[in-house]
Amino acid sequence: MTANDAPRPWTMQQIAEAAGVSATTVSHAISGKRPVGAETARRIRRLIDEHGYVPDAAGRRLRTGRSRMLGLAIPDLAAWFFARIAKGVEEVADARDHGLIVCSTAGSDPRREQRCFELVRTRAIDGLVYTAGRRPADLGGLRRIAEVAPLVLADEVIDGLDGVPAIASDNETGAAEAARHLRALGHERVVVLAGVPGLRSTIDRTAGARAVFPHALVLAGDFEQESGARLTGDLLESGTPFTAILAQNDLMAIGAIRRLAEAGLRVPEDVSVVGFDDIGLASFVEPGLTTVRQDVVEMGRRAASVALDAIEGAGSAAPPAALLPVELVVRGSTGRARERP
Amino acid sequence: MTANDAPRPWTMQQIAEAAGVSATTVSHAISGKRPVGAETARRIRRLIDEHGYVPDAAGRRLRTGRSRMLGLAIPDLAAWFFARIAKGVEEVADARDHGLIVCSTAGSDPRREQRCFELVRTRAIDGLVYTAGRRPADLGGLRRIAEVAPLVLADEVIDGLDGVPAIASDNETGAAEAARHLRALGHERVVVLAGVPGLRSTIDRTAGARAVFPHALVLAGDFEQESGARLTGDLLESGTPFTAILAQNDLMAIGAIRRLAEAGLRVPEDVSVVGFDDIGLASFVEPGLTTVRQDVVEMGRRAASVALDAIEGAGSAAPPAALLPVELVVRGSTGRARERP
DNA sequence: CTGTTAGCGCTTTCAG
DNA sequence: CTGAAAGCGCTAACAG
Repeated sequence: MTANDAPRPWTMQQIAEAAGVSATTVSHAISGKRPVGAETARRIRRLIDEHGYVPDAAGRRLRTGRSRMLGLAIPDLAAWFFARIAKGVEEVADARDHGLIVCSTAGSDPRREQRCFELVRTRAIDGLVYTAGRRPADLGGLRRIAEVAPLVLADEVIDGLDGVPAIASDNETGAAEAARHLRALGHERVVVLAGVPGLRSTIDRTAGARAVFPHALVLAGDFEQESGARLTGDLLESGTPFTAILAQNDLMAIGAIRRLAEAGLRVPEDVSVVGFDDIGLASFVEPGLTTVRQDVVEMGRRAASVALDAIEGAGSAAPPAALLPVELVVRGSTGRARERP
Repeated sequence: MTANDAPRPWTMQQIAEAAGVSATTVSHAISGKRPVGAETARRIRRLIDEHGYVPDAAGRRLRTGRSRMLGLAIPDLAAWFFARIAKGVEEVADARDHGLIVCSTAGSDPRREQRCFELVRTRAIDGLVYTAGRRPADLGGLRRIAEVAPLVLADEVIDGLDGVPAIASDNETGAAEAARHLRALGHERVVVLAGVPGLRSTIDRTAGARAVFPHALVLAGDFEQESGARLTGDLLESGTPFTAILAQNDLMAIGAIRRLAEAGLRVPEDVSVVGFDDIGLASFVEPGLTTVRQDVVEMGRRAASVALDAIEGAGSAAPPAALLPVELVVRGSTGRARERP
């Protein structure tokens, strides 16, 4: 199938001629925006079905100014977390009759971020759901986008973007709940394995932990399994006493558990470990990972919903960007603290 | 951010006026398709940068007939396997300066499939990468799409689509290799947990297994963990003797292992289990899952590559849709067969 | 209930 | 090296 042998699809004009009416009438027969004679409508309908005619998207967009496409900027389509956001966004976009254009901001190349922004400026998309994986490289660019088209942040709230709606989980409460769970088990010496520095999720989860353990040691990681392992290794070498680890996501928690096992420490008998997210893996590792579950797909859905509301002009009043509730899921990786750390 | 307060972006005409030239010249200054005076070009360039001007996608598409968008039809964005295909496709599309429009065919609703096809007919996309999750609901529709735009199948080969390139793993060889591995361990009574009936991957993996164990019992599943567990349960209840399970993907293998454990059977001492895919989970379960690894991201890359070649008209000679090699990864879930089954 | 006209923003002849 | 003009396919005013 080479590109040039493609027969051109029928145009609205051609349908109109075949039906013996003007393109205007065909247009209205399709949109229903003004009455069309029953018999005429029938004739048009028949021709449309027969040829599988669908109005050309570019022509439509040029005229109406709307592409009926929603954009999604996301760090990594293959990551458990981001893939679920994408799923939620796709679901709602489709339900509300919009297509989804996905743009990856993978890695640290700022040019990829620019490509996402370009989708707005070329008017390929009517709005953008933006999920940050690191601190946004180009805050000014993001701000300019928000002036031109509906922008919604998903998962990560970004400071300095006033009036930009953000959909996120209640990270602080979740982390605090996890911390209280540990305290109830008698833990005093808790170490926090934090996520990417500067991200609001990291900041909020740290705040939640600190609300319960004000003097907890906080080590900066990056939400990857490897960093959980590395930080735990450092911790063990340092000789710092601790009985529990509060990891800011499940991958880091799993990395920590692996490193602890290598050091001959048992979970939860010697050290309790808590994660965050409740990824599929969490219930598969041995022991099952106690974690804070967030509804990631729902986050995607909400974000898309807010974006589409704005696109459709419904949102004069900015929606109350409420935080999504999270839920502590207790499994086997947490237990009573040892008496003597 | 309501939709109506958006200031319209500059048009090429406006850039032209500001530069004191015609739109034609601006167009050529951007595309480089004909020489532009050095000084003029500089002036234009400056204005473009200053305003962050990017040519409107719909205007361009209407004129050139190309949207510079690639479509991807996929069953579930959040599934490990499909998410990786999406990642590969996105990577290549981006590298070759195309956007990616994702369209989910989730569930069995045939209308969603139609929406994917519509992307072609509205000319929103220049080509489509299609990944089937079940037997395609509308083969005729797919065939018609192939006549109109470059179509490439990824992962699942579909019969009856002559001349449509397909990128897939070498399922038969992989399954045969897994089977030989079991035979080398002394297994004779092997049960195959097959995937979705009718899919070529299922058929080919079954053929690979049968090449080594011609009389193996084959039970039809659906590639989901639950079906692996259910089929294994049935198997145990039936009293059929067996020493090894050849699951056609890792999720089913994991379901099987769980069910075996519930029945008090040890893996691999009592029963050996092999999967297919090498999903992340495979190395996390206990024992580690012996499986056939496929390079799913690469599959996505290749599919996108072939589609873009066709779009750009390079592909007069259809590419040799070679099968991607797979690799047996031996972990702890396989061992020597018990003497007396 | 229907048609005519104009023009969205761009690229591409064709003409200098 | 540059411009004028045409037109891609559609919809929305403005007539009837």
